[in-house]
Amino acid sequence: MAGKEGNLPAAMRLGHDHARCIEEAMTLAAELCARRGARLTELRRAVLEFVWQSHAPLGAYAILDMLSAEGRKPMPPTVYRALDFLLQQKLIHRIASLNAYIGCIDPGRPHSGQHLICRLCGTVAEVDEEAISGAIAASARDLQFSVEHQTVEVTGICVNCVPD
Amino acid sequence: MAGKEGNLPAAMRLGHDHARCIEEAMTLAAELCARRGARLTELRRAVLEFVWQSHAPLGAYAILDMLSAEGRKPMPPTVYRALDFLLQQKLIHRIASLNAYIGCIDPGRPHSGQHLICRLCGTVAEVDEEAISGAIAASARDLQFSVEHQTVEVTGICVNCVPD
DNA sequence: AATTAGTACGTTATAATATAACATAATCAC
DNA sequence: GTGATTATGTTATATTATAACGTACTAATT
Ligand SMILES: [Zn+2]
Ligand SMILES: [Zn+2]
Ligand SMILES: [Zn+2]
Ligand SMILES: [Zn+2]
Repeated sequence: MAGKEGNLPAAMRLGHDHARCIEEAMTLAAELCARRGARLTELRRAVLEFVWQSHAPLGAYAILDMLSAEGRKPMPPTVYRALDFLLQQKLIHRIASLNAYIGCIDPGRPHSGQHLICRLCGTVAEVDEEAISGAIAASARDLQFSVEHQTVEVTGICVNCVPD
Repeated sequence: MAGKEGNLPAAMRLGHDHARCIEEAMTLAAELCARRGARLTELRRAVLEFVWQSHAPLGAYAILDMLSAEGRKPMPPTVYRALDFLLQQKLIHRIASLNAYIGCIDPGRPHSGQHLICRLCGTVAEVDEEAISGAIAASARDLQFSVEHQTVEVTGICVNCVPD
């Protein structure tokens, strides 16, 4: 039978090849922006790459500090504008309960993802469960509520942070 | 057949008796706190009543202004402490995507509610759909993720704000 | 009633997150 | 190349939230 990491999202597989996560995300971002005629400038690229440095979401001011350490000395609006661009292109998601930003695992396909947030290690895994988004859509339909956006943030302890 | 307001939550029924919403919420809060040995002080009572003034969530600084207009001149920590108490007692919920606070419609019963947020009128309706919370719980179980809290915030247009 | 422990509130200062407004520079369309 | 558009730089400020410490109130104990 499969081990406990069998079907987990990459974010929750400890030994996964994260360099590949980053590379794939950056390549896909470039492709999508090119296809859409959106300009993935050097600054925006750098911000996206910082966001992808780990599977824990990054705050705007943490990004600011990382850019500063790189030699650029941007001010907050610069960072927030880059984040706004990446949000519009759906290359990142904002985690409202953390005021922080994380890379989208499937920016090429429209989806309403759900985020599982580990309170201990900070890892956030994005999943896209039709059962969840469908249940929300059905409930909204009952109430004649026209849905524009679903935010689902689940806080708890991930498999790597609980005793077996 | 029932009208469009047939089974809607109170928040979305335009003509509902909101004075009764407030009264019931305050009465229940007093009962619950008494039962729990928690002190619903005059300040906490006032904050809870302000939060219940409408079905649109209220920011901490709006509450601060309302308390100021009443003659008290509290500073931010005072308001945040009252909000923390009300959150601990589960008399209110925090709406993360709005940085604002709203009364819980069923504080006596443990639940993980979902919030429908109308982008136009600001109304927030709390529902508790087992289909949603169950789908989230099931998905988390698959990932061996131990859930502590679910945040579900659905943004869109409520029935009173869409053309028929 | 005085003592004491615990809780709630007051007060000052500051942290953390985010945006408004306007100037300059880079890029694109023609 | 010229002008329009888009992106970034820059200054200032708004908004949300908390740290730290002091005082006052409450409740139980003697
Ligand atoms: Zn990875
Ligand atoms: Zn996504
Ligand atoms: Zn009401
Ligand atoms: Zn509730």
